Amino acid sequence: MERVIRSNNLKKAAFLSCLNTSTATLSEAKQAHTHVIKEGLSSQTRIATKLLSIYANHQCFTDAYSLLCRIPEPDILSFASLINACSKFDRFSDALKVFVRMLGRSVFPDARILPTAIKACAGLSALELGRQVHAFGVTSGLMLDSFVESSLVHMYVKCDELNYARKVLARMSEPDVASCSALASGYAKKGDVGNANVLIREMEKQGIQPNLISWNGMISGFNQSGAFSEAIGVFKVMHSGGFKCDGVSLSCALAAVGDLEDLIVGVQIHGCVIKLGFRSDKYVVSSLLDMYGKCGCASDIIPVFEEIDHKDVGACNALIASLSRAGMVAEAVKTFKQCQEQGIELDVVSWTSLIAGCMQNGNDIEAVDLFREMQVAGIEPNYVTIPCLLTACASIAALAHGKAAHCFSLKRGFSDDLYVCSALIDMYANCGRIQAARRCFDWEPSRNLVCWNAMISGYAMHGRVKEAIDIFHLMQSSGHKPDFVSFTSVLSACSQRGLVEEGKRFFSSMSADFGIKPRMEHYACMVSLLGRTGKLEESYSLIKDMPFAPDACVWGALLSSCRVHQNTRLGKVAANALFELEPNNSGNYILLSNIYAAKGKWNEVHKVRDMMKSIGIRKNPGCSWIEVKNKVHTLLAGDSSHPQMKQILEKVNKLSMEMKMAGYLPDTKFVLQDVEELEEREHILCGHSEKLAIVFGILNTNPGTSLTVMKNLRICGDCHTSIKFISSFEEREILVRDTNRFHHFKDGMCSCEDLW
DNA sequence: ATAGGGTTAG
Repeated sequence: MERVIRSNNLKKAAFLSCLNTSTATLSEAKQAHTHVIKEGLSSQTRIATKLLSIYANHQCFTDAYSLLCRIPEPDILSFASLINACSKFDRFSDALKVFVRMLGRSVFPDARILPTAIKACAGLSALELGRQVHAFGVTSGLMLDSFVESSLVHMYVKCDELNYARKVLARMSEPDVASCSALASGYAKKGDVGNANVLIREMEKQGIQPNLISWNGMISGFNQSGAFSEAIGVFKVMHSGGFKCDGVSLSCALAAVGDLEDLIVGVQIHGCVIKLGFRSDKYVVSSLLDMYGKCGCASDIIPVFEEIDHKDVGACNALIASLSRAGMVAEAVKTFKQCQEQGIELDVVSWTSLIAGCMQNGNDIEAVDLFREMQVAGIEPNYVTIPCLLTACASIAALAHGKAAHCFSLKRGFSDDLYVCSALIDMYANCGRIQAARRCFDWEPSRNLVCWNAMISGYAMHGRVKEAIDIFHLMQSSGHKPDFVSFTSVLSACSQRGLVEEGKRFFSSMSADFGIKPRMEHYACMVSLLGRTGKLEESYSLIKDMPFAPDACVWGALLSSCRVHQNTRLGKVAANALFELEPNNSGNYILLSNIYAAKGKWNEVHKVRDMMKSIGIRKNPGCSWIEVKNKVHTLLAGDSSHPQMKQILEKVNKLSMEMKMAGYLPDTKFVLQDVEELEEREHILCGHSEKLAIVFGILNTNPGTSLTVMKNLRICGDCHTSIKFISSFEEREILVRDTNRFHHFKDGMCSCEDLW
């Protein structure tokens, strides 16, 4: 019997000495494991603990956990090995599960395991659990350990309970650097400059020298609260105090400089990077590229990028984002492809940057295509990708893609994210689905101002002024102060419906009650509101009284109203101002010539057209889109290359015959070409792109399906009349979004009540 | 077996 025990002890010793926890590979561990079972040593606490910790360090948590459960008498080290490994790989809830199991097995925690348990609470932002562990620390006397104390300070900071963190710090007999700097960086993260500085001074008074972690924590904390100049300030103090910074300090400082667009300081920090030898630190490299990009040197950084030896994804991403931001989408796409070819594994950030770049530069279709490619490439979109895609869907009214993105975010559990939510509201509103937008709005548990504004502007776009104003008031009673965007939306709603008195009241209340100075867009809304209701003189005097020079939107609003009310005198004034501001915008010339044409002043029409010719500008081609069977189809006026064009035109002609028989007369004053022949003019009317898109929709969808069409210009009066007819003749609900608003055609009527 | 700092996308 004694011999058996002795030989077992020998085997045990042999095992313990030959397996090194930190260097053992997974296959070595598995081999050893089988051996241990064969030798009947698996119930030995030390051996099993060693094995489980190797498993855990290879992230084989289930194997490790089942090993732990099979140890008859696990000690604190058995639990600690697994808890620490879980926490190392951010598996905080697993770490806590093991911790709770440990307590259940009546193994008493010590001061070495408590910080990890507290860290897990912090990682999960589990304040209640953290408090319980804190209470345990107090009753057990383990609170006297400085590691336990500083991890508690950190936990409270992470859970946004700075007052608790402060209390813990105040009760410490000997506050240390770690605890002080954790709280200081907590204040920095809140943008609380005052308290952060007070704490630093306190530290100095008590003779506690800040270390590298303290400095870096402050810089990164200020970055997180958007206090970039404070961050740079800390960096400068650190630097001038002779404190040697590292890659962390440099990458944080560069990020701050990028957001401040301070090229001079950026170049200085670049100098530090070279001098201190951090040129190959991947974090430093990407924030360096990002900094130059944000400081307006996007094109200069391509050669810099090419010289980098080890191109990391982060560096690629910074370059792609910088190029996109600078409007160089083609270059961004090129860089993206080159990185792919070089075998760099591009990630969500890379794809999202490119999608965002396309979306921000008007390449919305490309953005939607990229989103699909991304999924084919096996990259999961996240809570940043989705709002980018949704914004692209909104501008091209790609409802099917937008809905798919909505489903995706529901499945992934980030449909409540505020960016996602406001983008959803915007997408549905822009795709003509105002009720769906409202549902997303109602579902959001913690709406922010952006959500409220998206909802108001959605209603405004649909001409639903009552709802827009209701939401505007509801927003205030829910404790949100309207900002300039809210006022733009509510004023534009008033303008859609011609509510002069309400509009005027909002306009004056904006500065009087909310201290918001009217901006250009507010004036544009007022000019359009007054103009639309025929108060052209009042509209013009508002422009003359503006405290700053009116832009093209303001003059454009006046010019449009002059067309509606056929005022040649003011129309000329507005047009002349516009010719100065944007000489190449064909729309302005066309509006003016329309005003003349409507009054039969053909001489003047010719003059305007000659002017266009002499400057060499052409009419901006009308273009409409419609989504049919998950695909966005574009239709151009007079585009003979479209495969279904013959069929479409036949149907258009058939419809106009029906229309004539029903007693509708084509409104030829909307024809832009100065064709004298009436029949010819009618023929041109047939070709307006919105009509083509609607007929395309009728031909390619089942009877009764509602159609949603988008147009890049304002809808013309003749199309408006025709579409009203088509909606009743074909028994279809038709939604048309032009540059101004939505028109909802149903049973021969339009939601704008012919006021637009 | 212990706590504390980093870049790039909306």
